[in-house]
Amino acid sequence: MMQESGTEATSNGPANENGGASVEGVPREGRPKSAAPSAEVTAADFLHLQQHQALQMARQILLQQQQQSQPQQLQSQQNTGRKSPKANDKQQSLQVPVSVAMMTPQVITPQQMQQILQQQVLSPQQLQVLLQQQQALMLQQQLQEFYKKQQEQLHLQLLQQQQQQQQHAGSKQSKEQQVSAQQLAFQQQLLQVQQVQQQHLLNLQRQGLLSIQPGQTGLPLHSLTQGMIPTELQQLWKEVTNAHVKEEHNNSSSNNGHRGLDLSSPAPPKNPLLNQHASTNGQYMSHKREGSTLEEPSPHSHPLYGHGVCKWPGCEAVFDDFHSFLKHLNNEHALDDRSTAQCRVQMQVVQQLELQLAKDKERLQAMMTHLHVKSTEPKATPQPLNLVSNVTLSKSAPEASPPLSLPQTPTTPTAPLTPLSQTHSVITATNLHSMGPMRRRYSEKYNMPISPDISQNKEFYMNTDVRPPFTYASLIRQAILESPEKQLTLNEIYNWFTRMFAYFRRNAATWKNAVRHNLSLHKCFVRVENVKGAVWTVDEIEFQKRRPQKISGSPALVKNIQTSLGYGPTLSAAFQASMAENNIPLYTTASIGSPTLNSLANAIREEMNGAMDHGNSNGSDSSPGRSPLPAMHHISVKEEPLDPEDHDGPLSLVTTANHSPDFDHHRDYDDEQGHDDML
DNA sequence: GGGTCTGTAAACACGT
DNA sequence: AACGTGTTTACAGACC
Repeated sequence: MMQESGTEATSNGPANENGGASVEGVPREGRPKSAAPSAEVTAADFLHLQQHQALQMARQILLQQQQQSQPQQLQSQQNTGRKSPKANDKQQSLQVPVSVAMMTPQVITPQQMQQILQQQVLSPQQLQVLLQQQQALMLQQQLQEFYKKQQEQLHLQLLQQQQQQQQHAGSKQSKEQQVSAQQLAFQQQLLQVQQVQQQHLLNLQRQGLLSIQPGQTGLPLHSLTQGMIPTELQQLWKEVTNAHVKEEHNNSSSNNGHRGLDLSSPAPPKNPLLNQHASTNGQYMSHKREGSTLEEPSPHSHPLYGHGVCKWPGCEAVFDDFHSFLKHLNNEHALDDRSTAQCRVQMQVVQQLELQLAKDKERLQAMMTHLHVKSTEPKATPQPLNLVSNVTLSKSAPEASPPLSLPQTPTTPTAPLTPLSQTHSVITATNLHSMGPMRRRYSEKYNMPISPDISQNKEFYMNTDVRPPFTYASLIRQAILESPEKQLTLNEIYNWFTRMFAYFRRNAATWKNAVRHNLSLHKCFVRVENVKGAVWTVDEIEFQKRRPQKISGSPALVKNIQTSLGYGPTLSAAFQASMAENNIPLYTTASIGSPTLNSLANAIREEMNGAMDHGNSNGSDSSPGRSPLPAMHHISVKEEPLDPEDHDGPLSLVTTANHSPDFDHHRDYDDEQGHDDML
């Protein structure tokens, strides 16, 4: 829900962004970003506004200074740090203009500047800022003039070309071709100019110390990344990075240099939170940046030197050797106002990129969240395919029912190669905060092995009050199989539930009753009398037997299952299928680790185990007797053509119990709060 | 619409 | 008597 609403809100993307920015504090109009669509208009407007504002600001400053007949006194107050209300007021009056000036820099006439200097109204820092702004502004003006000239030249060229074309009226075809070619070239030139222009304008605007947008970058990222699993983050990063690359390509190749940056604005702030973050971060970011940027130029790495060219923004000096470059760097790009200004510009660029990244991430997050919610729907949606894998929260593909599922010993957290369709659905269930009867959904369906899912989403289930998409039977089985001895007392099962799932930390009476009910109801759970009392074990065969029933009547299926249980040729077939599946990227349980390899290894292991355990498997179900262990230990391989579509599906491989390193329950039991907590 | 599976609730029995 | 454990029944929802 949250996500959805957020998504909708997103639609306002650009608008919101602007609004947010302005709200931030200082109204920075002229934000290139917001005005993205029409670059030229924007630029002009921006300049106009900026100049106007700056002028006013400067006047304000001067006025204030004049009004304050005792500037020196004021300054002394500032220096001494007195905090009388009066002093504060004065400071404020002073600060306001300064800050405004920073944001809306305007070229101050030499006379004005002199006035300011003479009156000594401003502190050294303030003066410095003003100076920097002045420099930046002058740079901006110069650039603008430069652009103007460029454009004029282009126009002249165009005119000349047209004239030439008219004069040399050759064959119509050649003429047309020429014209079109020239026009194309011209257009390209224009575009290029516009690009550069826009880019510079943007940079300059940023130089104006517009911190709002830039600031957005930082927090969003953090917020987004928070709570994410490394794998998830990696995935996210991957995707985002790709997106960025694409965008960057588009920008560079196409026209708008701004585009890339502007795109960010349209990015719908699916999460209001993000916007908030963005808006709040401005200052923080700027500070941070300053520090980091300055550190950039490290003598050894020399990111500023590549292919014999100085990569300093705006400098393309060529050098034969590194030494000359260093010289150049020290001489031409020393720590002066110009370099500082350029540095600032670069910082802004980086910030914009980061902002873009954050927005894309946010978008991705919102998408995933949204899909999660949607997946709630009983029926698996086709799209979720990969999502599941990618989705962080439920990284796992639940034990969806793969056509061929190896009745693995659940213990192992192997990544199951689950059929896409199923996978999503599982996730779905998980997501649902479904409080109600979540009913067996996918997971239980077919009693799939949940181990992989659980292990992969362990953290999620442990910390999120979400009902796991598994049946009680599946969970109980999982709990038992995870135990070192493949047997648990009722209380231990309880503990496992509470430990592994936040959801089962509530309503203990209800779910405990369900657990007991399931233990008694299902044949697959065998009660074994023990010295200490009684323990519960799992009869894997019985457990697997239940599937056929679910498979809506297809005797053939049952046959197959039984065959596979016999560890016949089917196994190898299944194994092959699994391998084939592994090649499918989507199935790779997501970018989590290297599931493919793992599953393959597990498959092999299982195969071997299956063959070896074969002998033991049969007896388990009927007579658990004293040693229930053997029964569950064996790994059975099953072929499950549940649905027509699934036939070709992948295998879900599960390795033998004991494999899952993640779960060391045995030890934990005692530590666990126990069911008592729940009560 | 019926059968099956699952979840939930509840009653009951038994042992500690 | 209270509690834990285990069994059983009943019902409802979901799925096939």
